[in-house]
Amino acid sequence: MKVVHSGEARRASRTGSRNTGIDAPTSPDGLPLDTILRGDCVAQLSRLPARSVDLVFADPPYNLQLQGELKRPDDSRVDAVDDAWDKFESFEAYDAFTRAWLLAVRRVLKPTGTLWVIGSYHNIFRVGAMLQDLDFWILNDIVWRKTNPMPNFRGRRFTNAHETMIWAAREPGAKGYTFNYEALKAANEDVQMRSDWLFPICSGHERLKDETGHKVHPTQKPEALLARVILSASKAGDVVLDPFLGSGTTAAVAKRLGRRFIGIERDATYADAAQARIDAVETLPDLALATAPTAREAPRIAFNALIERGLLMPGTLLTDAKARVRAMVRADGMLSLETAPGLGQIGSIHRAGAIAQGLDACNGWTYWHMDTREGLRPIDSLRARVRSEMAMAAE
Amino acid sequence: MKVVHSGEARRASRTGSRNTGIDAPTSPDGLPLDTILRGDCVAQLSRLPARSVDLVFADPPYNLQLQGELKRPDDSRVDAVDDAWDKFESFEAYDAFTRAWLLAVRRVLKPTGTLWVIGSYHNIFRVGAMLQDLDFWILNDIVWRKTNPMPNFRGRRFTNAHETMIWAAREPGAKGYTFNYEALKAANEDVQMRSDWLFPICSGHERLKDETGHKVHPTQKPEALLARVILSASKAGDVVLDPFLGSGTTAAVAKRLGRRFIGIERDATYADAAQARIDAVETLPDLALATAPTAREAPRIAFNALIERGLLMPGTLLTDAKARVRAMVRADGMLSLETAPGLGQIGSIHRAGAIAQGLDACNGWTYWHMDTREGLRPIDSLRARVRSEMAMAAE
DNA sequence: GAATAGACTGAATCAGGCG
DNA sequence: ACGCCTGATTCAGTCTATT
Repeated sequence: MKVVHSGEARRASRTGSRNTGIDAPTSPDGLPLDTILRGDCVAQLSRLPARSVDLVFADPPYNLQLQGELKRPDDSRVDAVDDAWDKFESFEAYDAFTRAWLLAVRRVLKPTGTLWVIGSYHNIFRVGAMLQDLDFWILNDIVWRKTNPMPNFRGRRFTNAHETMIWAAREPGAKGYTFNYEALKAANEDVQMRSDWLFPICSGHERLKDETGHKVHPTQKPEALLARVILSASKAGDVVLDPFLGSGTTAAVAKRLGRRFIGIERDATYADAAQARIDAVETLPDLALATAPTAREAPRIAFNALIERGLLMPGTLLTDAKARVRAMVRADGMLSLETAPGLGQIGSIHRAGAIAQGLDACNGWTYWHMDTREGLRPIDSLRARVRSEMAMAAE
Repeated sequence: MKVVHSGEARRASRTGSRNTGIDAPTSPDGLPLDTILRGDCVAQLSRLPARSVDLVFADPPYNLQLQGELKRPDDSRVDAVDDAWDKFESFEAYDAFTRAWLLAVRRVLKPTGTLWVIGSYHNIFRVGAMLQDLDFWILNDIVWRKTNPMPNFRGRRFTNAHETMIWAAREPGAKGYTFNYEALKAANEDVQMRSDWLFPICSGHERLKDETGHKVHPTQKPEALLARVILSASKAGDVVLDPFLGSGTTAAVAKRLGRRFIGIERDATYADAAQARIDAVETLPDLALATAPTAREAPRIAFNALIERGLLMPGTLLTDAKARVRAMVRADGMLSLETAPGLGQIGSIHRAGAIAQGLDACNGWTYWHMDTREGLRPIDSLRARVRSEMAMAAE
């Protein structure tokens, strides 16, 4: 297992050598793709080119404050998170840490990139407030509901059965971030994906164990959780970065889903385990990864194109679905309303539809219909024909 | 309808007169019990005796800061929360407001008292961080999952389907707070009550309307939510205070459940409506007070769950029962048709099944089959497996 | 009166390309 | 940067009007 140290990683990238056993060419802007960078995440992030990463997933230390050992009712000790990396002197220290890595992440994010952070009530409120203070723009908070959480042993609180993720854009007003709405909806019984997700915790075969059978990492996240995050907010080929890679779940899932990854981890044991894990992952075939051409991304067709291609003749009468409103197709691609309200007014299919309904806006492609042998059909069916003809021609 | 103004309330309490139609004696320490105090909550809280309240439920302004108008796909306007009381100049102003009311609440809380605050991602992170800064001690964060949230109309985010509550003790190491563990567990099919709760939003008869049929308050909370809070963290006869009473849900439920209430509200319209509502509430007989609402849900399984749980691998070929039609499972949970009609088209299991058959609709669960050692089996059998696993997890 | 269709509603930080 | 135009987008439920 070859693991690249930070300085070496940069050199290796520049020369285009293989870092992880798969082909890992350096991107034009010098990103060390498909690599684990070892060291402090702020230091490593500051060496990466600015505006180069599409998606960041961060699972920072939780700042847990257990007041001593936690015991089960049978007096056995719970193997809680008490590692040194999870200790902070104070909230101030934790905030300073959070501020530093968030700023470093903001620098490497593309303007269209987004950030996910996962946490529990111990730290997520501080992270969320800092995100807002630093002018990130929260898009959603997502609740990971655990099917099998650890019970509350003392019976003094509710079973802590969830963790919270914050999904944020780089800044207010950020446009063009990736959100695969249609795919998520199609995969969810054709209703919108909600902000509450249900997954089991990571256990069984998926949970990394060392030679002695102990878990390698105390907070290994389930791959299913990362898969939904990555499929939601990135495209195949995008660069996914995890500044607290830990056991490598983000990188392993990113690789499997055909994304490029950059992981940062300062603990050698974790980095070694993550590298071995990533090396064993195979990327799914392209066909299984292809993104559906969404309606939003489909090529734009001008109404004019229907006329130019002879699918619609000037002078044709269009109507609404109930054939109450009428409008005539003009040679210049505008419609002329022939019924009130708006009688005699001229506008695009969208404007004319809006005027006819007394609305501010209207999708003329679905509003206007034409008479065919099979009855009234929306002109959108003609647009679909043009689109498929164009696709054929492009082959 | 008699409504007591702040000064009058104090006098009335001292003389033991009735304020709300039920017997409202002044407590030995001079608390104006079962009363709505009108005015700013910080000012009103500062007049109450210290260390006198058992439970505080607070629904502060969320600081939504909406950007513009939002319309539904049918072009109707969403009646958003744009009230003046929800507007703050900046995060700093919101933090100062939060700090002031939290400190005022801390003073009136008994050492054994606890505080609940509800919010959304717009404000809850700031509230949570401030709670920690002020040395409250977070016991749980609770997620209210809405059965019927407003959808995301633009398809640019996940449906915002939950709100978050923080449950906190007065200070670290606080002992003796009320948590009715056994009652909650008994009411929850004998499993511990979890941190994710499922309730519908407040609508129908429960939603207060004015004479013109408009909602009295834009953010009225459901009584079921408050009932679980109050039953969880207070005993009969305890004093429950709400510094942002609004439409009075906290007080109405507290009265029904045999608790004493103090509400603070600065808007006269809200206070009037709350008073009338509270007056109409009858306290339940003692015997009925022991029961809590139960939570049981029939799990709805998305096709995605099969992939996420590793029961179905991306790239797998599915067929119809006669193995004539073929489709490939994609990583994002959609199917890609590999046979005509619809060759190359992509959709959910239901859409793809419909396209393949030339129908408007199709139940993909029973239409699509997978090859197993026992021959073709409908994917519905996998769904059954996920359901039973989830049922096991819930036991 | 019963059944059905259609209107209405809910704490929402809800677009993107081109000129 | 700003403005204009195209054109994509909703779930669970209650209430009202109509058949």
